[in-house]
Order: sequence, then structure tokens, then C-alpha cells
Amino acid sequence: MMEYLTSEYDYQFEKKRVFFLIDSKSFYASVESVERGLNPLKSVLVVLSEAENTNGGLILAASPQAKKKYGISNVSRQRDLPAASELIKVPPRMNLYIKRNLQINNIYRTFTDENHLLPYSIDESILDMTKSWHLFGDTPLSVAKRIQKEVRKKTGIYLTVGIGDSPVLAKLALDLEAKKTHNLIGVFHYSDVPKKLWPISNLSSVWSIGKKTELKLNKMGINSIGDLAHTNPYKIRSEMGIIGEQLYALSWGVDRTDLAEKVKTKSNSYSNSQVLPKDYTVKEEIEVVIKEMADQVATRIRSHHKQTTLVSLYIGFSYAAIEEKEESGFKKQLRITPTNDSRMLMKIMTDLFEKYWNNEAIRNIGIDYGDLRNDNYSQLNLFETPKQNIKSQKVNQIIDKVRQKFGITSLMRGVSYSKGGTAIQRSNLVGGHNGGNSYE
DNA sequence: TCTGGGGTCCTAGGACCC
DNA sequence: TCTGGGGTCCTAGGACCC
Repeated sequence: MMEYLTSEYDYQFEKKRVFFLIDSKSFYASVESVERGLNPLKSVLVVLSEAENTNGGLILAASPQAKKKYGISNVSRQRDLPAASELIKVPPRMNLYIKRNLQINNIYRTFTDENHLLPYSIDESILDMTKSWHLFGDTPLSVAKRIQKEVRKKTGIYLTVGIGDSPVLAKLALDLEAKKTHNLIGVFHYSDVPKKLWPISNLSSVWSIGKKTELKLNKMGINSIGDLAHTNPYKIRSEMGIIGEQLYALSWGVDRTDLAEKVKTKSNSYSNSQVLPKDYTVKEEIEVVIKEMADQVATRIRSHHKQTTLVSLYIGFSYAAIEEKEESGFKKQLRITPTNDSRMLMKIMTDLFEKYWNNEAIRNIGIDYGDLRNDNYSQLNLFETPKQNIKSQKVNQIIDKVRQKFGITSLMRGVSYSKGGTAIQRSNLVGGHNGGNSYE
């Protein structure tokens, strides 16, 4: 039927593998429920972040019952919450969630080896079980149940599992099926694709397709995944490049990712960003925040023994400035000689800011250090003599050590005590939210 | 509607080199 | 004399995900 296909897009002999995409159901809310001796599936609980810049509170997670009874969704606002007395509101404890996540991944490690496990986010991991599933049960399904049981027993957390012949099928099984079934497991084989995938017409409900891409596809006359599967892949590729190719493959459930390869290409950038608690207009105050953030991200890359070669500063304007300038802000990036030195990075960032800022009121700041290299050796550079260079490295090392031991508040640079600084208020934050107890 | 935060990947277009 | 072409690096901007 597809006479125009060459072997490049011929999927009929696609290799069948066994992938589990596992997520912890309503993770933060479940952890908090367990900590209170409540059943995560029965509790009515939300995790509410009340950092200064969330303007009254942001819902990070809602338990299944909170969603069902009151229609609360994640990232809704405190002002949208119902005034129900049974609703438990708790502050986030990010460090605890990280700890639980590590514990759960350690359980996964008893079912597959390190190279075939890829933690994907704080509550999702992908496991290549192709070679190991038969050691633990008669069918992949029974193995999935066993993992669920084990994690439930040791941590109280319920798992949702997508099982697929390829990574993307496992992901789709998770998103489209497992969340609705009684046993919290969904299974997608290549042979299920026409029945389970092709009828879907709400394209942006499918992972990797957002609103913009959905619109673009609709304009090409593609209104379902089935339409996508039956469009000439060369046409999609010429209109949408690599993304188009990937979408076409997805419509057939095909994904040739090798986890063992992917595991090696870990994180290549670290960033911090924040919405400021108010509009900032004074240059010195803005620069205090930029310096704090430049310093914090520098601390992070040093702790990973990395140096950055590509730095980027994002400045987001206030609503009023956006309207006036008809621009949302600016992002400037710069290729630099490898460094992880706080002082130098703070200078680079404030220089970038001064060069491009035209007195707009701002509300958003982001700092990103990318294209990371290993910090094996000390790079000489043009701006510091070797002696100075070694000295500032030593200062950095000492600062990092103290921070590791006592937390980042213990040693804020002088700038943070001056007007405008946000680092002290933010120092206990992890991923922008309260860490709870930190640095155990 | 009055602002969450941390990531990854892709593309276009310009500069520069041989 | 009337547009060389290929390759690489760089910046900006877009899109998507959890």
C-alpha cells in the first residue's frame, strides 16, 4: 500500500523490544500523604508552594482524589482552591522527593542494569527490560506488577507503568492508557497502533506534539495520528525537518533510541531562572540578582566538576514594558573560554546585561551555563595571571565546601545583603520550591 | 489570565575560512 | 571578469516536556 516507501521508512520488520516507562502517581502529593499515614489514592491533599514570587501560592501537585472531587489541576493557583475543610494543604519538601526518587530508582536497579535505566524526571524513569524481564516473571505484565508491589511495599507510592515494544510506545501506553486502567498498567505493541493510536484526533494530547505543532499539522490536512501515518514521509520531512520524521515514526510506534547510548549524554547545561517578586527598574538592584544567580549556577557546575563554554542571560520585561516595547524581553548568549569561576561569570553576565538593557522594567531573569566540559585541568586565560587564577579557584573550592556542609545561606556573598537581592529568601529552594530540610 | 522553574533539541541565517 | 561552494561556528528564537 505504501509504494513510495524505501527501506528508510519501512517499519514492518521493526525490532520488538520491551520497555517500561514508569511514573509515580501524583508523586509529591503521594509522598506527603504517606508521610502522614494516609493512603495516597484516598487522601484529599495538595502541595502548595508559597514562595514570595508565586503571588499567593502555586499548586505543585494534587492527589488523585483532590483532582477528582474538586477538579484541581497542577500549576493552578491557591486562589482557585475550593474552601473545603477536608482539603489538606502542605508546603513542598523538594529534598524529600529527591530522596524518595533515588530510593525508587534503586529498586528499579534490581530489575535491570545501570545502562538500561534512564531516570527521565523526578517522577519518571524508563527501563529497557528486553534482556532482563524473563528473570522476574512469565510475562512483562507480571514483572510490571511485581515492581509496582515492591515499590508500594517499601515506599507506599503507587506506580503507573506503560509497557511498549519501543520507548515511545511505552510512553504512549503510560500517558494514554495506564493512567485510566484499574491496575495502572498500559500495554502498547506495534500491532496495537492502528487500533489505539490512529483514531486519536486531539493531536496535542500525544507526547511531543504541542499546540503549535498540532496547528501546523492541521494546516497540512493531518487531523489524526492515522492521517499522519498515511502521509508521504518525504513530504512531512520537507515541511518539518527532523521533527517531521520523528512524528511520522511516532505514528507507527517506532523509536530506535538506545538507552545505553542516551545514558552517557547526560545534562549539558545548568540554569536558574526566576520571576521576581516585583518589577525591578534600578540597574544596581537588577545586577545584584544577576550576580547572585550567576554565582549560584557557577556553584552548581563546580560541584559537578564542569566548566561552561556557552553562557546565556535571559531578561523578561514587566507586562507594562512588554506592551510598550512589543517585545517580551531578550536572551543573549556568548561563547567563552571554559570557566567555572564565579567572579568571572558574574562579570560576564552583568556586562551582557549592561550592553543590551535599555532601562525597561523587568520581571524575569534567567541564567544558563551550557556546553559543559569536564574540569580536569586549569585553563589559562587572557584575563588573569596564573597566580590569580589559582587563587580564585581556591576561594571557590572553599566556598563550595562550606556550602555543602552548612547550606548555601551560610555563605552568601556581600551582594545579597544589599537592596534587591533575592538569594537569601531563595536559598532554601530546590527547583524553585521549598526544599524542606536540606543538606542532611 | 497579572508571571513557576529546569531542562533538551531543532532551525535559520550570518560570519568566516579554504 | 558579473553570483563558487562546502563546511563550521556562532547567535537568536522556537517548541516541547516534566
